[in-house]
Amino acid sequence: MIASLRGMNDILSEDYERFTYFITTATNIAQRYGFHFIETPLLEETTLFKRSVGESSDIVGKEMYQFIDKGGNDVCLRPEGTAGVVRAFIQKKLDRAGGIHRFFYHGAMFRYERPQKGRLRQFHQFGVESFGESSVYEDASMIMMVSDILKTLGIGYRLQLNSLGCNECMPPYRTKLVKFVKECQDGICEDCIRRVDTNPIRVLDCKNGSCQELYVGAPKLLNHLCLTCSDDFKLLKKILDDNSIKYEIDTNLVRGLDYYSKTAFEFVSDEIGSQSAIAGGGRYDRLVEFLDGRPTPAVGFAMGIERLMELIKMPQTKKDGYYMGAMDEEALDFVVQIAHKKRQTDKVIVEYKSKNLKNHLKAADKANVKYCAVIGSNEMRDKNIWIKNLEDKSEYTIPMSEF
RNA sequence: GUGAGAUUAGCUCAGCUGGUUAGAGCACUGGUUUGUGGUGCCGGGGGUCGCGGGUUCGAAUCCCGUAUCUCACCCCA
Repeated sequence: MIASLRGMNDILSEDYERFTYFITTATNIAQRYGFHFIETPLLEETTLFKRSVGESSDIVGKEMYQFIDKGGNDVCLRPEGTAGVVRAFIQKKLDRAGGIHRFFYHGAMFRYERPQKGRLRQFHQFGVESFGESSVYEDASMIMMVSDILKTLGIGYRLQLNSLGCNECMPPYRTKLVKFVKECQDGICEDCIRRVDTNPIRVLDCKNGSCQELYVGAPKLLNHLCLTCSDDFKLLKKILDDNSIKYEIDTNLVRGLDYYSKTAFEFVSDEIGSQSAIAGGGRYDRLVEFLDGRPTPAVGFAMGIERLMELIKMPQTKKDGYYMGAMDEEALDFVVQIAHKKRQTDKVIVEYKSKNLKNHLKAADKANVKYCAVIGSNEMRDKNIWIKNLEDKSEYTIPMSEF
């Protein structure tokens, strides 16, 4: 037997129903916020991710499905969605067009990781990206959108919030932090020693308890924001308060991707184990420029669909459609013809084996349909069809032509 | 990439310290004497016990390897 590759799953049956229910719900809400669908390729030039996600990140450093294609191009399967959307935005010259452009997407992402619950090698994200709007109201709208989606799906969450500062205030803060960390270098873990050089802000995020103890007195980013960043963060909190969205300030919340600045947020669930981040996002005002576009403010988020799957509370499904069968072999051809006609408007499941009425009703139950329609010798003779409503148990016989 | 635990029928799992044709429930399928279901009754099919080696007279059971899954680390959605 040939099995699927490690960490790559098939989605079918009930899972697929949940999956599409999520996509439909999220799509509707994104459209209500004025976002438009965008589809970008699964395969991109490797450089795109090196420059956007950042070479210091694990995603780019060791988790990409990267290879040389037959034309000698260095390519890789997308490990996340933002880079491709930004690339498309610039390639279509929308950065030069000006104005505001809002996109949403969903699709497969690939990361060569060790799989566990909520972490696959091929997984799916739903995300949105907004370009051209620097107002913090847009940041707040993003958070409200995630909140709307999760609420509609019946998913509980905690929202964590931080500001990563901008070009003005982040570099001086980083210098200060590096100095602090280097002073307590003896006690920190290997990862942190490496991080000080590659991406110092990430040490705050370290899961190592002894490191965290040492960092208790570390300078806090929130205390070093410039006036603009600080005011924006205050306004963001006010907007969320005004809209009854609860949040926690987490000064150690650092988005894993290099391109974030200012607003950073993460939605976490306490019900799905250690892979608890179900949505994350923030502002990335410099990314368009990094990728050779005109400086354009931008903000976005992504949700991990697989992590949401088991949390989604599905609406109750009602019995729907018809089951049709014949009680005599000769009646089957009538059944097929009538079913074909009925299928122009309704769901119809046809049983090809002739059975007695009892067995047809049993089968109709299993098919979870609302009506059981059967043709036997009586019906054939009179050109009728016998129908039973399986919910209210009413039954009637009507001419085939009126079915 | 690191550590731990799993892997027996389509699914959920029994199978004691190695001993004759590997079991249950659910699911599937047929019948219940020929037109009334979801919840009756009787029957049936389906497993080289993840895969590959080894120990043994004998392995689902012990040992080694390998694959996959799960949990944690790491990372992140």
